[in-house]
Amino acid sequence: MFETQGKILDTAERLFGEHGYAGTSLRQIIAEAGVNLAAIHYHFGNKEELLDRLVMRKVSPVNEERLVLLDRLERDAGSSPVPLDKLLRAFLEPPLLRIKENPDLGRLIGRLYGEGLMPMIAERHFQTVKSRFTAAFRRALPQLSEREVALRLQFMIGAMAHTMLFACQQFSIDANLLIRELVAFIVGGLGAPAVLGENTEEIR
Amino acid sequence: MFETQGKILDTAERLFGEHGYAGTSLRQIIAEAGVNLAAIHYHFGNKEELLDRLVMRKVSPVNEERLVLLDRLERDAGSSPVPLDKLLRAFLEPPLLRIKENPDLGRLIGRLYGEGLMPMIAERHFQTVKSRFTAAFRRALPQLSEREVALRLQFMIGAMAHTMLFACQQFSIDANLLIRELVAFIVGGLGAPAVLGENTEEIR
DNA sequence: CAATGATTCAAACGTATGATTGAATCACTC
DNA sequence: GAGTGATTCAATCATACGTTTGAATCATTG
Repeated sequence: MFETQGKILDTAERLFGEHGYAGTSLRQIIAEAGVNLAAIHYHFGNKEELLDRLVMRKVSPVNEERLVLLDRLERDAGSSPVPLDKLLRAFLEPPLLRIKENPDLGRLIGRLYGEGLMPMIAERHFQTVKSRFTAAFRRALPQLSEREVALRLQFMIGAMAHTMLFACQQFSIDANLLIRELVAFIVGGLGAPAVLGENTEEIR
Repeated sequence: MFETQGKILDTAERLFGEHGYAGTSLRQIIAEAGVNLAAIHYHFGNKEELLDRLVMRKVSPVNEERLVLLDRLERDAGSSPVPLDKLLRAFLEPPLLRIKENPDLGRLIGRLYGEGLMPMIAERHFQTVKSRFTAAFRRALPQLSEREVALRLQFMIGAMAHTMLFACQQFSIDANLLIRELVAFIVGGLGAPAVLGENTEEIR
């Protein structure tokens, strides 16, 4: 019943990941999916909505799992902040463990960041994850100013996105080891001593 | 004399940065540059060579400066490894300080990573920078295995590329502060304790 | 000023793009 | 098994793409 939709979504996910959103034509998708061109517009409306459905289908479960893990961590931690490394695992494991079995997803997410489409998507679907984790990271990093936390979280996103795009294909490494390595790197980075003084934040 | 070439290069640099390589058409470029469509093919041959000339023009000086700085650091260090933070500044400052005055360049480089075009370009033009800095990083991080250094350098590239794409526009922050912050983050990340044992490198 | 080579121009090339149409086919209910 | 709504199909839409062409224009030299 959903076979056509599924074939389109699977193929588009792979091709968007391989060649980017702008670099993939609907005709490439229908050719490899073995469906008719009109099927895309019948089921999804247009190319942009196809991307949106694609992301929703794969990223929503990731974010839901992140929030479940965060809930549990915050419950266990009580009134004290959640430890940084646990916070990071809750954020990184849901996507990275999936990529182990589905590298297409990683390439897709990495590409979306690279094509600048992620902020648009994140604003639509990631609001809760973003605010909850930002708050948790701020609590876990009390020595850093709000701006400094925000900056370093951007660095973290960059390392993560780039890893999703390249690292899995370049390195023949187990996903669990990759996660441990990435967590170690980011814990080291986020936990580095503060650089910006409170008053240098708004220097320009 | 080179006015047309220059206008094309400047406009293409900006548009490639804003919408990506695949997302930018030659007609957009000539419209905003105010030149004729054929001028692109007359001066550059085709779209791909235009990109190549673009990158060469802006990234070559960056890499030359990186190598000069590395030469100086290695000379000063004598037989001991160059300290990690100095190494990082030599790698990060040449591009990031330029971006302060030319944000287009940052977006372009960030996009090229995101579109997966950077490996192709790097293979053509970055060979020396890559091997020299990789060797220097390995000396500066003797506690890490070769594979672990390579992995963490990928994380570093990700943080840097993502910063070039987004951070400069999202944060109204001075470039020098941004560099200090990014260096602190990456020093912390690269210098984190080893995670992979020597024998777990080839686990699969 | 004539001539020559470099550059620019409008126009068109063939192909590809995202989107739309209406008929054909399918799955299912009454 | 006729009727009905959901789905698929081939065909086509208008537009945009990268590229090519040959004439027009410019700048420079003899």
